[in-house]
Amino acid sequence: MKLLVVDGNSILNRAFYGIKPLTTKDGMFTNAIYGFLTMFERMKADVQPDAVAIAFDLKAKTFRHKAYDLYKANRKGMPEELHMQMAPLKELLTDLGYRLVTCEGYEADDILGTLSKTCADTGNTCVVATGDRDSLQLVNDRVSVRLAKNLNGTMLYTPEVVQEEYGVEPKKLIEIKAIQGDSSDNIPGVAGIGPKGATELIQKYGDVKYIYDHLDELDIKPGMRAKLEKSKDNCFMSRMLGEICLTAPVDTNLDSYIPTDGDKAAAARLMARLELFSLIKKFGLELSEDKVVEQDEQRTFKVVDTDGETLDKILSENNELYVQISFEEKSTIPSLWDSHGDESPRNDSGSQPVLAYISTEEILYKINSTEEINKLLKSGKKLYTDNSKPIFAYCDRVGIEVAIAFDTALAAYLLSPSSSSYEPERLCAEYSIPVAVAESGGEEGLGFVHALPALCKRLADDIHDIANDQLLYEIEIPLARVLARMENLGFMVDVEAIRRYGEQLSVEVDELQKSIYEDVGYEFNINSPKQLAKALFEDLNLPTRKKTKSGYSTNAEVLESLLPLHPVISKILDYRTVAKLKSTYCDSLIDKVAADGRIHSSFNQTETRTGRISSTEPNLQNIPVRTERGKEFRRFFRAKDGCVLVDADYSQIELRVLAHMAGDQTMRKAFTDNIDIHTVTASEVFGVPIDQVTPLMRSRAKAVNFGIVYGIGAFSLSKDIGVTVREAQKYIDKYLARFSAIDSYMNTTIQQAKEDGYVQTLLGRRRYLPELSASNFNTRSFGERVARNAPIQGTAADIIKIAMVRVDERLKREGLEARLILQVHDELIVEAPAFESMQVAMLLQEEMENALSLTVPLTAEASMGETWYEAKG
DNA sequence: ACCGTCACG
DNA sequence: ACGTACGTGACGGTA
Repeated sequence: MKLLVVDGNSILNRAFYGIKPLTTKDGMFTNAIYGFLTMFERMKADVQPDAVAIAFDLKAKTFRHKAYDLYKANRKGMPEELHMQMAPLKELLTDLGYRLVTCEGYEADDILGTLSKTCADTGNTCVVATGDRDSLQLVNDRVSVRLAKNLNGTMLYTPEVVQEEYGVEPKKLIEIKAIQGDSSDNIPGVAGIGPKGATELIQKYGDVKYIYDHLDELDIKPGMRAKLEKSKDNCFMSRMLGEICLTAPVDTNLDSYIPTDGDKAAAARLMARLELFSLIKKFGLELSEDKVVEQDEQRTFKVVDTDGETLDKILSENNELYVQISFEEKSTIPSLWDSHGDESPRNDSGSQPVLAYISTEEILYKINSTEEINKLLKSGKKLYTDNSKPIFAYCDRVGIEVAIAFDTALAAYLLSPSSSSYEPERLCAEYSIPVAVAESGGEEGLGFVHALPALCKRLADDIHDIANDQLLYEIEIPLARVLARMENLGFMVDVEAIRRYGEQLSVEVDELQKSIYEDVGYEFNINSPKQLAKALFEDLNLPTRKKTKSGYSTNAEVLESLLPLHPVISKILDYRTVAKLKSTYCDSLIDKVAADGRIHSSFNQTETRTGRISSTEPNLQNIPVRTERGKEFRRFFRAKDGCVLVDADYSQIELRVLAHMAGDQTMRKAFTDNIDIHTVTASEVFGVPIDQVTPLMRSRAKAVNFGIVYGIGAFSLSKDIGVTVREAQKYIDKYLARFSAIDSYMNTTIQQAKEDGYVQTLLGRRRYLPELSASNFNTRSFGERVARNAPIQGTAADIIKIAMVRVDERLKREGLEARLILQVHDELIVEAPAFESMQVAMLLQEEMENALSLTVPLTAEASMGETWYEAKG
């Protein structure tokens, strides 16, 4: 029989300190639980044990030695964020069918020792899972140790491995530690002798007792002998403290550790309450619909196929309907441009609705026909749904004016923008919505659809409680419609021109590649950071600059510093640029062109933690612009015949938002007077009049302004502008002195965030920051930077969203054909018939500038052209 | 699935 | 003493 013994406290500690903070919406920390179970599951898979024991310490006990308590007392106590995770973890492990072992007066270590010894004595084998090297002393022919390094890596220690690494057999590690000591455990050892000396002594003489018994006879240098003599008592005490007890009074009947069935449903329920949904999958559990919330009686509902008559009746009796609609997975019309014969990207012809449900108290109505679904959508009834964008998209395509009153995903996103999913399954579990089961059974997942009314009610209440009504009903839900229309419309591209450009780049890549091979002396994969690092730092002997987790960094910053040292460097930099342009912006973009000759990106509204939208498949928000060669791509994005692109972008929206929120007079005046903000900043920071600001001063001030928005640090600023850290710090200090309102605003914001647990935008959009209460310095610092940045970035996001909704409405109201086709965070692009272009440019600028009234003016500039290249400023 | 890299605001 | 600016998405390589 093979027993896996887990050092619960040690693994929990590893998990807690190794994983960034993770909390539920109401602030319960869960990172250690998540990490523990992830590591545990992996170890179990590796070890394949027949039985499992999980050992935990009991609190503050005395044993072994009177001095022991004193030593332990010096250790730092468990932080509250970790402590609060103990009980639920233990409950989970028990529910999963594992046996926990604790022992009055003994530590987890001793339980590991005792159980491993029992295994060895009875001819069984044992694997000890721990994060603590102390347990290595337990290793023998029948006992191995799996040392946890990180989330998914362990190192297996057998007697051979221990011998190899420490130069002694496992048992002797106790002797080494007795001399060497262990400051983290408050084990003194022999003062002045470290790991090297201790190992040498033990290799030579075997153990501590022998050394002291023969101290005078042994061939030991006088200095070391003196140290040994002086610390004799400490050494023997350390010997005792360091030896793991093998006789703790725990149940040594190995059969009793064979896992039981436990209560898997309870485990899944608890995981759901902890919002650890990925674990449910990882452990092969299911959130069965009837057990998401404990109930006294099983509630059920009927599923009824609906004919036209029933639907009419439902429509006539209800003004509000709770609906879920599914659409065809993909359109199967092949793209004109697709040479591989694959299916075309979605959106080109649009998917059809195939199935809809309407949820009422006792009945879930099922609608199978497109005609009936159309009738539902056209009814003008207020629809409450789980995902409005596809509905808006379909209705836009077929010309139905649909009324969406609620979207659970958008509501849940506002309540908790850091979640990874907003599926009804998750939300029901998270918000403790009771879920009934279909009477007929076998209809998986319908319980969550049936629960829509309760879920909507709960989310609406929560949204109201945090005063996010305006955000949800006036911004996000209307925006979903705008985004759906943008997706439907797409952006026209000149696919042949992209292809030609791609061929050009291809030639360039080949030439550079050849030349690099010649310089390096052999062929290798330049795209592989690993192989490139070998070529540069081993074979060409260039100096290394920075390390990454897996080797030496070869990023652009490093390469630029190596430029003067070797001619191949500039070729590699060029290669990188060109290869990137080709793979990301030629090949994949061509792939995404639909049959209508346009690219239909998807705009995700629940992805970012700040409130911005994101764009995928392809991402149209990162089309190159900063270099001329990259900017060329914007020539391929064009308006259709007879149309132009009208492009408008905000000027310095984030700094304007900051000036408003902080109420800084100097900065506000700069914007009111319409003076270049970076010049004003330079003038303040460098203490010179506006007209004496040099370009260098302005560019440095610009970097400082960026830094302020991001949560500045002197180190990064210095790197960015190439001055010493000291100099950079001087700029920051001067900035905060001259713009003192910004200084105090930032401090207040962080203070408030620590009290509330979240920051918010001008419109009340929240971001929760569990990082702020982390004990880890880096994590906490990150939380503080986010606290500075999120309200600014988020408010800017709110503003442009308002503008988008209004622009869309106004285009319609004024009967224009022009349509919004793209948003790039501070920029909007409209495709407009040429004759409408002036009117559209005016309207666009007006709506953007008036989206929100601040104490500083918002300015937007519009320009136009046939291509994106020409239309952008 | 994760990392390193690099494109954008 | 720490490690080093916010927010994204996509690619190619590696495990």
